[in-house]
This record gives sequence, structure tokens and C-alpha cells, in this order.
Amino acid sequence: MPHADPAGLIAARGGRVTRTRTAVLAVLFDAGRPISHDEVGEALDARGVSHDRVTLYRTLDWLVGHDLAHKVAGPDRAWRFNAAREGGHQHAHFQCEHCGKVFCLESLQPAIAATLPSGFRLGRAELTFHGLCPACPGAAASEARNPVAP
Amino acid sequence: MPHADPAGLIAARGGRVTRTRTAVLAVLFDAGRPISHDEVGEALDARGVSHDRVTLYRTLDWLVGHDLAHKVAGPDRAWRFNAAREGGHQHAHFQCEHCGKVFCLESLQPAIAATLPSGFRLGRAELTFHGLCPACPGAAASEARNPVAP
DNA sequence: GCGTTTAATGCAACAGTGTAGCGTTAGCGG
DNA sequence: CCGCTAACGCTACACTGTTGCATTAAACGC
Ligand SMILES: [Mn+2]
Ligand SMILES: [Mn+2]
Ligand SMILES: [Zn+2]
Ligand SMILES: [Zn+2]
Repeated sequence: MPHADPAGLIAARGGRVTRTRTAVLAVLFDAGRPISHDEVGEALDARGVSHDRVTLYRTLDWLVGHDLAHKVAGPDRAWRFNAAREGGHQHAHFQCEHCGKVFCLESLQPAIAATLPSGFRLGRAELTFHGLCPACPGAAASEARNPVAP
Repeated sequence: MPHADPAGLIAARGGRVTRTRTAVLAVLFDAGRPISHDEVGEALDARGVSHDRVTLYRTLDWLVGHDLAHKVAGPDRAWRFNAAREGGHQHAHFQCEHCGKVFCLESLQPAIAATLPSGFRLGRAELTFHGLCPACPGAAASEARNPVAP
């Protein structure tokens, strides 16, 4: 989504259009995949934008709270943030065991058939694949398809 | 699994049978669900066993590394540890959004049909349900069944 | 443009989780 | 019982994220 308008989106949610906020959202749009707080900071450096740690955390939280971004857990217990797409956040994710990158599998439409034990009330399901991403080397090349046991 | 023999299992893996190690494994067996490092520490207190933080971390790692326990991510980016059952660790998990407890859904046999995009090599799939556990109160009572969109 | 309001920022201090080094203790094999 | 060394316990540290509070600056009405 290269031509999104960060400032406009932020203003539309009633937030103040600040340099950090627009820059962070622009970074998320450009990243194309969920990136960590730290990666956002580096991208801000490259754009010559200040990046106080706390402000950055708060900015990312604000974006998530206003549906402009979503966050997904990474393999190293650090959140990854991604610019929100239309239609919520209904897709699986992939975590690379080698480089730690996280990818949204938006094209993937997995079918999960399951019935929870009695008493458990379902909010949402989260499906995460672990393995090696296209950019990483590695021996086991199981590009296997269904079915997959969790 | 109330009658497992921690000491025997530890010895069988070639590890030294220490007080901490056997106590930790016994705690995991008794817990019945994946518990955090901190919860293990509390349980050790109740049994009058020392629980140096670092030793506890290393003990848990050792148990995981020798297939006597497995760890699963919690909602608060702290690992939860569970005594390992036979047949690896092929099941989904449930995270309660209210109390933070994690449950293994061993009885659940979800079928996931999916084909990863080209270049991604699959290691394993991880299916996690989020919602409210039987012990927690809450409004939304969707004990819904399949299909579920992640 | 110029004040006023207050959302957002920047800084310091802190909490929680997990790791690295290293000297000491104790499990186990002889 | 002895000796070897795995495991322990302690200190110090890294990383992720939060809280409090004084300061700055975005928005708005004039
Ligand atoms: Mn996503
Ligand atoms: Mn499990
Ligand atoms: Zn990779
Ligand atoms: Zn609960």
C-alpha cells in the first residue's frame, strides 16, 4: 500500500498530526511486514526523525488503538507492528526461525475445524507457522501443503 | 499424570538427580497446565525448596532440552512450561484473556488446510485460541464451533 | 499572526523477563 | 571416602515495556 496518506488517516481519527506519528505510520506502510519497535526506530533514524523510546512505544500503541496498525507477537517476545489493512486482521502469520522476521499471510485462507472443550469461550483464533522464510538458507525444505498438525 | 517419577526420568536422560530438578518436574506434573517461571517458583516455595531465579531458568531449559517439558508462549511474553506428554507436542493451546492462564487442548484435533506461499519452508504450525477460560467470568459467551477464522 | 488549551513529547526512573560469568557446592562413579 | 565436574547460587547485565511529570507544540478561536 504505497500511496496511503498517514497524516490524513491520523487526522481522521481525531489525533494530532505530529511529525513522529506520521513518520511512524509511513514507516509501517513502507515496511510491508510487521516490524519491531527497534526496526521502526532504525527506519526513523534513516529519515532523520527523532525517536525517543517511550514516545515511540506510545505512538505505536496509539496507532494500534485507533485501528491504524496491528501488533503480532514475534519469536523473541517483542511485538511486531504492521500498518492495518482493511477488513480487520483475519489471517495467519509466519515466523522465520532463522532471521526472526514475521510475515502476514494475507493471501492464505486456512480452514480450521475445531470444537473447544466445554466452558471455554472463544474470542479469536491465531494461527502461526514457523519455519524458514524465502530469504533465509536452510537444509529442511518442506514446502509441504495440507494438512498441518499444530 | 499423577504418578510420574521425576527422579527416574531425569536419571534416564543422563542428568544429575538434584533436589531442584526433581521438585520442578514434580511441580510441572502436578500443575496440569503450562505455568510460568514465577508460578513454578511459588510452587517450590510451598514445598520448601530453594528457588534461585537463574537456577530455575536453567532447570526449566534443561527439562525442555531433554524432552521432559515443553514451553509455550504466554499472553504476557513470558514462557509457560508444561510436563511433556508422550508423542511430542502436537496440539493447540488456549490463552485466557482475563486471567492469563494457558491450557493445552490435547483432546482437540484441529484440521488445518493451508498452502504456504512459495519460498516459505514449514517447520511447524501453532494454533492458539484466545478467549475466556471456564473459571473466568465474562459477558461474551461464544462457545462457538467451527469454522474459525484466524 | 497571536494567545490559549491540552495532547503529545522527552526525560528519568522503574518493573519484569531472561542471560552471562564465575566461584562454590554437591551428585555420582570409582 | 575421594575426585571430578555438573549443577548451583550469586552478581551483574541486556532487553522490552511502563509510569510520572515537566516541557513542547498542534489545533483552534480570535
Ligand atoms: Mn498480520
Ligand atoms: Mn501444550
Ligand atoms: Zn528468514
Ligand atoms: Zn481465565
